[in-house]
Amino acid sequence: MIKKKISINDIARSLGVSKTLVSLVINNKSDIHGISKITQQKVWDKIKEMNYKPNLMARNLRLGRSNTIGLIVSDISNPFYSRMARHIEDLAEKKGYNLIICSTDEKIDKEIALIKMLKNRQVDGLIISSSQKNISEFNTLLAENYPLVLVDRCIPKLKTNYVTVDNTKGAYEAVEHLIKQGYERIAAFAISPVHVSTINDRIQGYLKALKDHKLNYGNAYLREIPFDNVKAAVKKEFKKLIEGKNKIQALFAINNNIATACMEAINENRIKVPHDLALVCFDDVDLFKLTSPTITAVAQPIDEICENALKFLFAEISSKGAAEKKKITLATKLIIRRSSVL
Amino acid sequence: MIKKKISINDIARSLGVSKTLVSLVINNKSDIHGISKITQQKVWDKIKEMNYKPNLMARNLRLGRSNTIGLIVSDISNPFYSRMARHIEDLAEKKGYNLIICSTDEKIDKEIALIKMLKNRQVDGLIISSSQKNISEFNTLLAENYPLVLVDRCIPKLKTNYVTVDNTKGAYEAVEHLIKQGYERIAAFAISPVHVSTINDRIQGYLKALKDHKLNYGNAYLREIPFDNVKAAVKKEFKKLIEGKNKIQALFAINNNIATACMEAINENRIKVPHDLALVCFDDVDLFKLTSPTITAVAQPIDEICENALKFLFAEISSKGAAEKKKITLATKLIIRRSSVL
DNA sequence: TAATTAGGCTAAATCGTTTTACCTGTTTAA
DNA sequence: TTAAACAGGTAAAACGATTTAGCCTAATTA
Repeated sequence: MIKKKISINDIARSLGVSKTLVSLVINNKSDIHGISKITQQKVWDKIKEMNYKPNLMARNLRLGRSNTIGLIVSDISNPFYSRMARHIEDLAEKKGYNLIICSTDEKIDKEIALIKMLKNRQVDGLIISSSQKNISEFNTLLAENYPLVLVDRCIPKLKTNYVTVDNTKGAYEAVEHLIKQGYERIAAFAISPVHVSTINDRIQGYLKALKDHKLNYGNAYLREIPFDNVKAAVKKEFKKLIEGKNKIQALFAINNNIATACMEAINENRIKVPHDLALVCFDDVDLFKLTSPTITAVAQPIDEICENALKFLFAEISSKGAAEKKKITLATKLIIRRSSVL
Repeated sequence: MIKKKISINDIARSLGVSKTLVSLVINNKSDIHGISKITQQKVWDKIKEMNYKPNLMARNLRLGRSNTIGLIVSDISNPFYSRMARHIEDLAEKKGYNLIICSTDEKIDKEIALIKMLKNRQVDGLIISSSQKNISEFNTLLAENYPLVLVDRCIPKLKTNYVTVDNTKGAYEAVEHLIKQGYERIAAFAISPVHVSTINDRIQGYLKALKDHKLNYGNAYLREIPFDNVKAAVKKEFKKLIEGKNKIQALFAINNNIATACMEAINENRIKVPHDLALVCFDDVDLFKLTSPTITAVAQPIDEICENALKFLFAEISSKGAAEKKKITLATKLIIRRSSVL
């Protein structure tokens, strides 16, 4: 239990003035309203003396805002998202906003429940990396002009603000890099749910790179790994793919989690990288510099993603009525680590 | 800008009843107050029909709570803390609480500012991994009976709830492990600020292990790395330590960030692990399974830390008046990776 | 001298809830 | 027959701020 805090009324009473006056002073509106300098000073002194802090819940109720931003991702402990969260936190803090972070585990129902919950909490805006394919919940948000920015993942047909990277191109470049080193049978480990735009785009990039370079096996080496069972599933599929006469020569991991699982599989099967198998992945993680096997990775510009996302979000928050929707697609960068490919 | 939402008044008006009644129904107090089943059903129907959601800011203002927990750590993008955050998020959600996560960058002023901010926001409790040595801010919290649990790091002389691991013992075991493998000149890279209990305890564990095993060079090989410049500082010190006739044979990294920097330094200097140098560290990170050099690590029971922290915190939140302060120290586990030590 | 203006301040409404205390009929018990 | 009990509700205060509209006095202007 918490002790009773002092309120604006206590300040007003103890100075023998109205709380209107105190409020005006606090909000730097006293000059406009012609409160004398002397009184202003008295108020500030008393505030300091009594160590008064405005109750933000009360203020926000009145003002209809919360100075809070909701961030919804699939898993905050994924390094990609935790780095994002950190940067968003820093940028938001500069404007006096805090962050409520929520993880969905790719569960659509949970995502919808979280969106509703954050709306009830009156968060002033949402930044979401959505697992959704159904857009009805988002259409509700849009109809309400609720400030919203989708990051990382796009939802086709949904007209809102987007900050993404060129996943198709990033994947294309990674796979093309493998092909140019002479690898031919290149497998890809995607992750379910596949309808997620980033995953799908990366798959398309992979397939296009194969096709453009006359590797005509289509999706014969494409595997889909369930989100909630990455390690086991990767290991099982991996084992199958490295056997037989059509065994694979290279592997494209569609995100950092899959990549980690692939590396474990490689080590457990005592595969030599890059001699027996080459490895590239989407997402770069600091520690990928140090892994064995090493891994060539598609790095995403996390800082830029966050900066744009907040720029878009604050534009929405401060605009009355429907704001123009913005979209930016940032470039990825292929980080080539020599020993991961021949 | 956001459309006006419908309120409890709208429901009441459109049913021709008082908002008291609606409120009672919503909060499942209608039976106690003898509201007829028929009326209850009418209220629920109307709520559904109008898609009414209570405004949580208003409710919380009235109730003097926020259903929010503040989590303060040095850096949420550190995998140790992001895993903690994720687990706390899950546990808190089950009780209807959300998490506001804040990073301090080890800056004491920032930490104090964040505590104050979270209090103003009326968060119902705080979980802090504190960089503080000054306890005055915390004494204020205690005096107010503000629900508080310190995790990870202790603050000597501060009587509050703690959930920590046995850092001294963890470090001792790691260093002893090195010694038993025959290493003698073992350096340690600590991180500033050193007054932080975890760091200090680990240093003590390191020193004690040396002493207990008759390695009498004291802190000659102990280095302190500034928090905000880990990589460069580690590399610089590392270079010095691996030269000359007293060059070190093993290295104890005091946390995962330092460990990562050490591995980079090792690779850049083409040091062979464990032949030229052995490496152990405090904190285990998933990817440490895969790094080259490999690293033997002291793993912390993150899930258990979180579970205890929330148990303590909710006990405080639900207790009226001063609650008994609790403390638990969990055991660490040394994860031995064979090739990191001889 | 009367009217206007300006300076300095305040009362009360409002945001959307919860909760306390009370109201009005009807039924039951004595 | 009357008081008590009960069923089914409501009005209004409270939470702690912001903001609108105006009040009062003294000074300035015509």
